[in-house]
Amino acid sequence: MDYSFNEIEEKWQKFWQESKIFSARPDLKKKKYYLLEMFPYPSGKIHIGHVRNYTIGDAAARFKMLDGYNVLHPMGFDAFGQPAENAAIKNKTKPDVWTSKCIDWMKIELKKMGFSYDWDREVSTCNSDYYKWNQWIFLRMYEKGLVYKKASSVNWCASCETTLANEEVIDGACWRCHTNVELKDLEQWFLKITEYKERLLEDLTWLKDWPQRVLAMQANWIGKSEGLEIYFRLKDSTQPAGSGLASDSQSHKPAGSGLASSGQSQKIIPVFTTRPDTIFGATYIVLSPEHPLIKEIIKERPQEREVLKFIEKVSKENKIARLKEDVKKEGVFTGAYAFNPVNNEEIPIWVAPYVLMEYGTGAIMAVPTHDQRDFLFAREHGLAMKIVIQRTESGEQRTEELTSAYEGDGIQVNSAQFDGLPNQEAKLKISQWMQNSGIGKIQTHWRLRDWLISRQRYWGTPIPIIYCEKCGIVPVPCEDLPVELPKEAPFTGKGGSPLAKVKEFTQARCPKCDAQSLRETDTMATFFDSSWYFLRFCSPKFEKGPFEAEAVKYWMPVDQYIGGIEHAILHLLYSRFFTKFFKDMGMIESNEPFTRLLTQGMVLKDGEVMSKSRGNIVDPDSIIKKYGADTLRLFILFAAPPETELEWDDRGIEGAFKFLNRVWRIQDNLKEKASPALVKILHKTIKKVTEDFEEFKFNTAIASLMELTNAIYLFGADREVFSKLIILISPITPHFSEELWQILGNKESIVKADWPPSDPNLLVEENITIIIQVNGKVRSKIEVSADIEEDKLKEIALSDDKLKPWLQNKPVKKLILIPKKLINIVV
RNA sequence: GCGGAAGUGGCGGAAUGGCAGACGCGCUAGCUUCAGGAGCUAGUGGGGCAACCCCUGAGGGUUCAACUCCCUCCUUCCGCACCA
Repeated sequence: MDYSFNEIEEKWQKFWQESKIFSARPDLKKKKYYLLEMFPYPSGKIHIGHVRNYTIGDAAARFKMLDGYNVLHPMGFDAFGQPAENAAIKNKTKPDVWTSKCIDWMKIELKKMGFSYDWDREVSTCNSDYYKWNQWIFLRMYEKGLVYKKASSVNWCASCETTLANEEVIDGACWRCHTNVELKDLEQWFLKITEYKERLLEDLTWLKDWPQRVLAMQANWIGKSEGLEIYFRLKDSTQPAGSGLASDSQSHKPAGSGLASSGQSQKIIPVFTTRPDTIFGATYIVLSPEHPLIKEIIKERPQEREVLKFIEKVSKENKIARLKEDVKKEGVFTGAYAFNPVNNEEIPIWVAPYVLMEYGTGAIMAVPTHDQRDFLFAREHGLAMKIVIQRTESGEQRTEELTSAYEGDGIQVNSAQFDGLPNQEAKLKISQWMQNSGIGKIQTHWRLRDWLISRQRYWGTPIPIIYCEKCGIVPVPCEDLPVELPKEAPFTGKGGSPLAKVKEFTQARCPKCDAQSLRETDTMATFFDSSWYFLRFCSPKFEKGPFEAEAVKYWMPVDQYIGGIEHAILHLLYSRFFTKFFKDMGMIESNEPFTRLLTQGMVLKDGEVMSKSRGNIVDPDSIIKKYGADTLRLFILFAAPPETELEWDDRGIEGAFKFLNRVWRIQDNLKEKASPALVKILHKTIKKVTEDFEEFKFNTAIASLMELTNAIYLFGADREVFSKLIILISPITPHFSEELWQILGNKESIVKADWPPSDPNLLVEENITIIIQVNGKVRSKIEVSADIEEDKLKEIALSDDKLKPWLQNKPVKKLILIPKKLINIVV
């Protein structure tokens, strides 16, 4: 008979809920442990990915509880967002009704898994007692100058009819619907995340317990590159230089350059480089086709028409086409020349799409000998090359012999007074020298852009701003919060600001002058909501602010955060930004929100990601029905380590179920007293399982629990041994363990049990097996007492009969003895 | 191209310098059962009758000893990307 998981699971779920056993309270006498799993979007059904994420978290949380920690393990719902609007239209209901229904279903499913959440702390971001604080935070940021509105070219998804943050554009397409993103000029709200770029980058080194790849992805995204902006003077064109520096665009004006007053040709082309050490090898300049100076420098030149045609052609190509290999070498000569500021050589100016307007200054100095892209371009168009860095290991090279650019380190040559210096040193010296001479400026470029947060959607937090004809942009005073989202709006699933069509919403009085005014009708990106929910969990019902200082002081930072790798950039970067902002406001002490991060791997079926279109979805609910939640939990933790991908296997589930039944049946055959051999195995298992749990190695912890079970079948367990096994497995299979715990006569929940310590005396072996190798190959094993003397052991080993064929007539050259492990005889 | 992770039986995986393949799935045999897609026990990397030999993506190195450390290369997955 299989154990009756249905009955048992329901019984204990009810008990946990009614006893509020997982309610967390600050307690200064205990060590706190804040364990958090990324909260879900309430789609209505939990999928296998949720199950894996939350099972890993739950096993860890329950282990920490037993191990004596005061554990905070909350759950909530990231409830705003576009799918609710689409679903509401499809099902002819309202987003709030649909969302709360989904939350209800989802909670039922989460409870069926037996997760140890403190449900009293549940938050949903779509409730006004939550999003009120979104608005409050927005206003605080506004006061600090971290929120601004700007007309700019923004990413626009025509299908969703809304704007997107840079982080939401994946391969030039909308992250949600994969429609190609277009650029649109709009007035939008931005958060100045760039204000924090240095700290967001530097503090990554502080996050020692984050996966390397997440740190790398964040660093990559912030994209710091240090270098030099160099000013190239344009050679006088045939026409009189009518336009001076004043006509140049603001951003390209060389700040502090003494050249502006020199009276000759004033036109300056700034370029950005990370390799100032190669400046003497710059043999041409390339402008991006979008560069604003092009039209001026080609005016009335023979090349004018050709260049314009080229630009026209390039502008029609999309970004992806521009990256194609054969397009890479395309380019056209402008007819104009500039002077290399370090040696006054005349170098030609080209236009090519391999230079991007978005990065640096939109112009580069090309050094074909030391940059592979420049090399390919120069070879294609027959442009000059000049070696300025000599490889140290090989002799002198000639430019004609080059088959590729040399991008490594070496010694400066053809570089005037810098000849003979190692290039890394020259890099610094040249930068300094050029900066002092006013022909360069040491600069740092960043990839990170400010965060666009306006969305033209209904189901989100209204941005708390009022537009008054007289006073302009006026923030809503805090006492007027929340700006409630109206219950109804004519949303279509498309954008076009549904709120703009709700008169009762748009009409407002100016807080300053009381004049009839209009409300902002954009809502906030939902990533705003999830950037601080971990703080709200510390005091979810606090009414005087987004969170209570004392509660946050006790619980923060999150000791262990668990979630999917897909949030490696967006959510984690934004949360780090918010945390730093709150710290600067003096509201919290932590500088970083998440001390440890675990990114769990995906669940695959037949080697592929589960998806509706592939039709390979495993529905957690049907597994629970067939085997129970404990079996599902056990399988998911056993099948693979948490960080790696997990291959779903129906037979594996069966195996997990079989194991639980095997443990269940132990109760029928308990002995009066277990053998010392079994007790020893138990204590070894305790040690191993404890260590494994601490490192989230659940798969090997389970393996050693299976070994213990196998040993029990061999030797027969007593109540003591069986009880300990039940506690050890309880973080993984909580219902099952509660039931057996009760059957064993315990009155209190197993949640309140103590994690068993392993007795060091029982871990000591009296007899140990020593491996004997000859020339590194295992030839024999001997069993000896653990405290045997080394000489005696050597003697026994050398006289071992099994070794005779290997030792015959050969002198022993060397003998390696590793205490308690092995002997290696070298002959 | 840059950055990150990985490559071990038929499969999921274990071992972080010291017995390669723990544990499980699958498979094989036996026992048990009226019967079983249940349970129990044993076996199960490859070659060889055997003694033995071979085996952790490939090749080299360090070491008494290498899945593990170092070098070169290959492959796969993920992120970024003509980022100057």
